[in-house]
Amino acid sequence: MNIGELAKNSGVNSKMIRHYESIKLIPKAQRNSSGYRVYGDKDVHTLSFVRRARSLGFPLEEIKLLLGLWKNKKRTSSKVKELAQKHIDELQNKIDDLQSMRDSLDHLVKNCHGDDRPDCPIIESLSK
Amino acid sequence: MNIGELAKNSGVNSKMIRHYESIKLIPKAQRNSSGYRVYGDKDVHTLSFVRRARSLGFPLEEIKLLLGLWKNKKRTSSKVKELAQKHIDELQNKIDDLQSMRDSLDHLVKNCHGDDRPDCPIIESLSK
DNA sequence: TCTTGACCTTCCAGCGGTTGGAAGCTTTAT
DNA sequence: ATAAAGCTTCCAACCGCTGGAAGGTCAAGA
Repeated sequence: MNIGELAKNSGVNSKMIRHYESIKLIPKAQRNSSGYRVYGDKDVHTLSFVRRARSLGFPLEEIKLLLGLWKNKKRTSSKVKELAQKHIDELQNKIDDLQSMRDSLDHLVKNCHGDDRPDCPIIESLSK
Repeated sequence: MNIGELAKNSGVNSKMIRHYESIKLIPKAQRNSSGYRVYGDKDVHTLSFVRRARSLGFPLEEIKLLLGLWKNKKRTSSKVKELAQKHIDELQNKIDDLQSMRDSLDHLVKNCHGDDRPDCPIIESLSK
């Protein structure tokens, strides 16, 4: 399987597959006689794993660890859980930050007439 | 006032002030005879405005627009409100994304024993 | 056989917002 | 006089991704 087919099968585009190889998230692919990368079914699984982990917001460095745990039959679920919980905490921190921004701005917007006049609590709040 | 003092007074560090100048968020500063940037009180206000807008999560491009509206006495509050509402919507979209990640992961973590055994719904979910 | 076009290769650059460092000049304080 | 603090510019990195340029390879159709 060439990189394009792997991309189709895994849901990770070719550009990113090459990138993931270059940062050593995934191992170097075999090459055929003309230098094309050649893949197998295992690679579809690996890339799909990466895609799903990304969709949960895991950063690539943590996905590296997750891949290691995935392949390690002697892993402990506590190690996985710990990693996931740490990520949940980071997600929550971001959520909190964004919500506090949204709430502040929401309050300002609700108090803004939104008419033809220049007076505006949003601008005033930024100027204060 | 030199850049360091402006940084102290505005809460935006020198590095960022120079950067904001380079991307034309703020106008080029005057220079004294030795090439140092020279600022006045107006600049403190401008940079503080930028800092507050950043703390509400506005991207620099939108802050550029906000600065324009701020300085424009003929602005309409509806224009400001529109900009702010658009940003709220973007914040909300990010919040929704992160919350859905957090919720999925939370569910997995709750079902993970977190013990010495390798079996783990988190890893399984990423592999499926 | 020749051409077209779809695929593959590497390399380089940018996005947004910030931070860090190097190397050199100026000002201030001792 | 000297040292430290502050200023200057330039270059690079972070994260995850996207785009393009310039070229090689392969399959199908005329």
